[in-house]
Amino acid sequence: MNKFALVDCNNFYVSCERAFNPSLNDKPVIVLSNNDGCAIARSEEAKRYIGMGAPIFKHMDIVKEQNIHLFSSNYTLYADMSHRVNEVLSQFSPNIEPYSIDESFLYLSSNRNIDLNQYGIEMRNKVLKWTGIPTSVGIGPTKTLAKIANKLAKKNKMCQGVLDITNHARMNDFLASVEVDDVWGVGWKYAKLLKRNGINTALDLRDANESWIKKKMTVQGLRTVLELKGTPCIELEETVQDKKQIVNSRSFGMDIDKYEDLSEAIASYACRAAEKLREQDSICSHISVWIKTNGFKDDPQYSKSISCRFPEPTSYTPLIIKYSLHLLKKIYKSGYKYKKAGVMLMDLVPAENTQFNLFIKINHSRNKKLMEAFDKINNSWGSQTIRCAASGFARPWTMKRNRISPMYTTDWNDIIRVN
DNA sequence: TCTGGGGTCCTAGGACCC
DNA sequence: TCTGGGGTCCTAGGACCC
Repeated sequence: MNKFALVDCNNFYVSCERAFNPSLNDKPVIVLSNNDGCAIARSEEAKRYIGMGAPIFKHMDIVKEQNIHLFSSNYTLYADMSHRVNEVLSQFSPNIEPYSIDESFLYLSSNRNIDLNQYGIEMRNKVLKWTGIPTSVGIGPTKTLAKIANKLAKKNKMCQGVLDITNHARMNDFLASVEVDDVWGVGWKYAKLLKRNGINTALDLRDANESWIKKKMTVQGLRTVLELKGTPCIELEETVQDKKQIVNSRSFGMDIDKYEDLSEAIASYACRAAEKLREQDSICSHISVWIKTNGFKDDPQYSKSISCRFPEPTSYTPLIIKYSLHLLKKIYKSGYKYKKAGVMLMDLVPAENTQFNLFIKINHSRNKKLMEAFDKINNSWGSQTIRCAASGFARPWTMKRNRISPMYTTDWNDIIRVN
């Protein structure tokens, strides 16, 4: 019998802030998206006041009234804490798949004759003790069922944050208590379709007609149904796959209309995307650039994207910047207030597969050495220690992060002092 | 003043080939 | 110029995830 565990960190970003600032315990806390825009993580105390994804500026009166503590997102801290949680979890199973920054799947071998509920509680306690992060653990015969078990474990205070539903006598009751929208793989569009056809719960979906599901929801929907029945269709992915595309995009901290500002932003996004490309030892042959105005405003709207191929696959930052600015020039129109822009690198292949173009004279070994030096400096001295002049100096357009917490675990200057 | 960012997979349809 | 079957490749768009 297969057994999967899904370990999910509770209100992860808020828990990271609390781990280093215990005075936030039992208080309402919210972590905001980039640009301090939306609420993307909420403590239990804050959930009743502010919805998920709510734009915070619309709710500042409640924030003040309830004394809600707000934080800008501090991804440096959260990514580091995520690694620590996974390090502890990997002591409990060699087969682990970090699924997102706050969730991991574990494969639990079936022949071990142990009480998995108890095992889950040990897991949870150790992660809490060693990292300060509270988690919930769901266990089931497939990933989809482990997800459901996790949801139920969170909801039900009786089970101490851990629930194993494998071969459970109450399986049907459990599935009937989960809305079909809450099933992993069912988004709001499919949920609407399913409900129109009388499929309201996870139990209804499990027992739905398979060929109808396949017709309406493609093979992915069918996989979900089979997983609900206990047949694993979605494997554990233990090795990190190379990305097939790399995106870097941001909203600006302010509206910008000047081409110069826009080109600084595009150049710095292109620069960062190229760094990510080299981190996985890939090169790309296709690039796309887009810009858009603020759709929430009544101002005249403009949004455009454009792409092109490189003469030969590359990961050379100056070239990628050059092409991104060339594309920007083609789609930029003056007279608009731009709010967001992005760069995407596509058609990624491993760098060793390079097919150089016979007719282009480029000093590849020189470029490679330059990029290696560039990355090495930024890796050892901090990102952006050296950067391309095209990405600007004053950079008035960078995102707002007015409520950022210290980099407690990754910066010597921010390390906690014990008196 | 203020509304996130970064990904994946699948299918349909068009262009092109023989 | 049109007829038909069978196939591949590419792109756009829609769905999903966190």
